[in-house]
This record gives sequence, C-alpha cells and structure tokens, in this order.
Amino acid sequence: MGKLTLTPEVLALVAERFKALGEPVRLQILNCLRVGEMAVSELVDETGFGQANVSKHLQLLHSMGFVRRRKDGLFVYYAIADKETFQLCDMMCGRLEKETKMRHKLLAR
Amino acid sequence: MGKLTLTPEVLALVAERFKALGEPVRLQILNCLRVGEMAVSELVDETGFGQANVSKHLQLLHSMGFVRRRKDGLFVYYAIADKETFQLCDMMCGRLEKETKMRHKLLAR
DNA sequence: CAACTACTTTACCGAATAGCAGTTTTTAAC
DNA sequence: GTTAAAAACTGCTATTCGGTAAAGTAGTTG
Repeated sequence: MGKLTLTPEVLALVAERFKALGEPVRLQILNCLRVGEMAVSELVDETGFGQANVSKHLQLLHSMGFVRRRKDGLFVYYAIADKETFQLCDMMCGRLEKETKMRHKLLAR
Repeated sequence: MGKLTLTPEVLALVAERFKALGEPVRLQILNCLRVGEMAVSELVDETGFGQANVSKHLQLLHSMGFVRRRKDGLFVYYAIADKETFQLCDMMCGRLEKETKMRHKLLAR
C-alpha cells in the first residue's frame, strides 16, 4: 500500500484534520448535513449559531475535505464529502458509548 | 443498536475525543506506541519533548481511553488501548493520502 | 442602476491550551 | 534513614482559536 511515512510534518497535517472534527459546533453542522445538503442560512436556522460563525466553520471543514460546496444563485449548498466522514464520527461515538457502558457497569456493582 | 442520541452534550464529548487526537505531539506519542508499550522516559527520549509535557499529554490520552497504563516499580508503561485507536488514525491518514494524490493529479495536467 | 439577499472576509477580544521550569510524590537501591 | 530516579503536579507565559461585529463580495430583482 502506498503508505506515507509519518514524519512530524505529516502528523501535523493529520492532527489538523482531527482538530477540525474536535469542535462541537462543527460536529453539529456535520450532523445536520447527514440528511442531505443544506444552504448556509438553513444551517444557521437549524443550529442557532451566528451566520459568520457557521460560514467560518464550513470554510474549515471544506478546506479539510469533509464537506463539498455547490453554489446556486445566491445560495451556497454544503454537503458531506463522503461516507468516511460519517464513519469517523460513528467510530468515535461508538468509543464513547463503550466507555459510558463500562462506567455504568462499574457503578452498578 | 443502542445508538445514543446526538445531543449537543454528547457531541461535546465526541469533539473532546477528536480534539485529543488533534495534536501532533499526541499523535507522535501514539505512533511511538505502535510498536508496543513504553515507559514515559522512553517516550521522552524517543520524541525529544519535555518530560512534564509528555506526561501531561499521556494523562489526556488516558482519560479519553486511547491508552492504558501499567505501573511497574519506578516506571509507568503506557500502551495503545485498542485497535480502533489505530484505525481512526489510519483512516485520517488515508484521507490525507487521497487528498495529496488528487492535488498531484490536478497539478500533473 | 440601486436596493436587497446570501455569504465571505477581516479585525478584534476573550477563553482555552501547549510548553516550560520548578516542585512534589512515589518507589527502589544503598 | 538517605539518595537517586521516574513520573505527576503546579503555576506561569505565549500562542492559538472560537465568537462576533462590521466591511466586503457576488448574485438577484425591480
């Protein structure tokens, strides 16, 4: 496989991508996009965050390749770039779920 | 499946975990641990970061369940908690690789 | 063209955090 | 006990980063 060597520079790029998902607001935006593409203003209404704020987060997600954008007239529609983006979130959710269950079991005794 | 609902509170916890991986130093530490468990001092030597610094990052990784710790005499050995931790990193690396290739292709024409 | 809408960009502020130095705690060896 | 080593803890400074307001851009409508 064309594995790239994990130099500090590469790790920095990988970290950058994890960091992009390490923000509740951005995860909430991604979660909204699960149902399909949405315009910025729709995301603003849906999430209740400021418009400039949402726009900025979308820029970041886009620059990291997590979402794609499509412009149509006045509106800019954003959508999840690929299935893998979901998988990443789901895996992390799964971990959290496991943790919670473990903690629950320990408390139950 | 016992999917947990993605309330803002849950998303915050998920984000916290992504953020933990969103730091080059921590990824480098995890990468060192790929070969097996290591003592803190070994990790300090291997990475060249300060002891307090490495220790603090390990605390965080441990609190998020990415590494487990085992104390033996003077030494505290840390190790990757499970395979999934690798998978997460590998997936993100894969994304980066794809991106790089795409960019390369675009430049090649 | 002017007015309006949707979005982006810029500039700033405040909160969070990484890194470091020094100290403390724990454990082992003498 | 005393000494030494390993790791964790405690402030501290500098930087980063998110939120917001205001200015800027692009597309639409009358």
